[in-house]
Amino acid sequence: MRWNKISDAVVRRLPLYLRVLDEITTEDPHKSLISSQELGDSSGVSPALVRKDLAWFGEFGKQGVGYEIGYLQNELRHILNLDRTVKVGLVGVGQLGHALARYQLSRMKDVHFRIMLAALFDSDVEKWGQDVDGVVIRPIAELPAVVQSEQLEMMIVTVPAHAAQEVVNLSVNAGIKAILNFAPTNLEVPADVRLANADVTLELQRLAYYLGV
Amino acid sequence: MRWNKISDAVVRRLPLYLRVLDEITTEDPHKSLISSQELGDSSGVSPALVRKDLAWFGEFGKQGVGYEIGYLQNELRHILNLDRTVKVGLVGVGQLGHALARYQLSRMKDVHFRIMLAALFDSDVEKWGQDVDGVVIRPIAELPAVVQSEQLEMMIVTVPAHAAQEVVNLSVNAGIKAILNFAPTNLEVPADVRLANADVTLELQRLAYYLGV
DNA sequence: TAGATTGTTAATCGATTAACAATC
DNA sequence: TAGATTGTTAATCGATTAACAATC
Repeated sequence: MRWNKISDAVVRRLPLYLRVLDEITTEDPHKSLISSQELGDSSGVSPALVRKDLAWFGEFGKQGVGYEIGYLQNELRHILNLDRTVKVGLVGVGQLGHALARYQLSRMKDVHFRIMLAALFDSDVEKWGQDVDGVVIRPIAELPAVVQSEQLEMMIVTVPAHAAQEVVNLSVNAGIKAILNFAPTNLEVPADVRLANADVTLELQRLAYYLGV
Repeated sequence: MRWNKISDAVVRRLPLYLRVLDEITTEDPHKSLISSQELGDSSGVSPALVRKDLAWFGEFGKQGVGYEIGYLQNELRHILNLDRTVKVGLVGVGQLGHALARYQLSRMKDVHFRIMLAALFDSDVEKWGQDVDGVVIRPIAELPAVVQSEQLEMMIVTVPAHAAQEVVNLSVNAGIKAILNFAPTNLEVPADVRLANADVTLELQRLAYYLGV
């Protein structure tokens, strides 16, 4: 890590800021400055927190003026490693995995989106060799070799719950350092691997709490 | 809300606990007791926090003994409103929406899963009347009427970013109190409506932060 | 009874907000 | 210069952990 001990809460907001800046450069290319107030309003964060978040990484603004949009954009992309192509794999090309794969691949038309889905894996013999928008589906046994040869850095896991830990172990041993998990199960990873859970069922269940009786 | 001021952080962990209990009753039906230690280990939460979370809602355990699994399961289901059927709609039956719809519908075979996808909406004339595993796709214009007639309580939003706020407004005006949003945009909702964001792109971007240079 | 484990209080830790001097 | 807005420190708020009396 290039900056020490930045909290997860801070990192989670950076892509939000970047998205707002990207929207502005598209919709209003003439606009060159933005205040923490405006950036906060557009991303749902308080102005004070916007300034504090950005200040962890440097002095990007000018007092009395605000932040230069293009400059801040570049800085945020650099901080998030999005100023280079990041290659990601996906394991489990079922209903959900297939849709996520196509969704990711469709987003790559976007100039700003530098996360590239470069490999698909599945355990089903029938699927091996099949093609999803130009990316071929391979056996899970090939995962370690492909992580190396394709230089994959992240893995999306959309296998059934009972298979997820095994797939994660395989990925971690192959050198993967960031995993996005959609399987409805609690996974163990070493401390140096980042795991993000995106279990839709869990989200719906917690939302149900807020419904009336 | 039936309990006052329970924090979001607490609510977020309850479905985790419930999932662990459901797994245990399936895999080892003879087991009848569980300690906060064990429940914590299985859900990735410290034992002290497990006890504190549960204590907000009542005294569910016995000192020196632990928690009775079946009883705790029932209590958690009740707290989460999962002891009744909760009906949910989905707007935007594109690639991702279609997959999520089928995924949700497939999960309803599960006895414990009481969240029922009961309506689909799309703006595309071509899709109206089409059927996804038994649920028909309707025009978005019909959303308010269907929310009433079908008693929908939650809405899953999988429309493009530029259409999301409008769909959310329509849903909120129709009485929806909980929204799961997959569109990559910041949405405004009234204070009494719960909004959960599940933007895959944002998750991948924040994970990219943790990759080396 | 002795051992185990809860429910709860106090201590700690961390994140957000408020406030303002610096300065463009 | 006067007004605006940053970067930063101090104050506040909230969540987690530690510790232990209560008690099964």
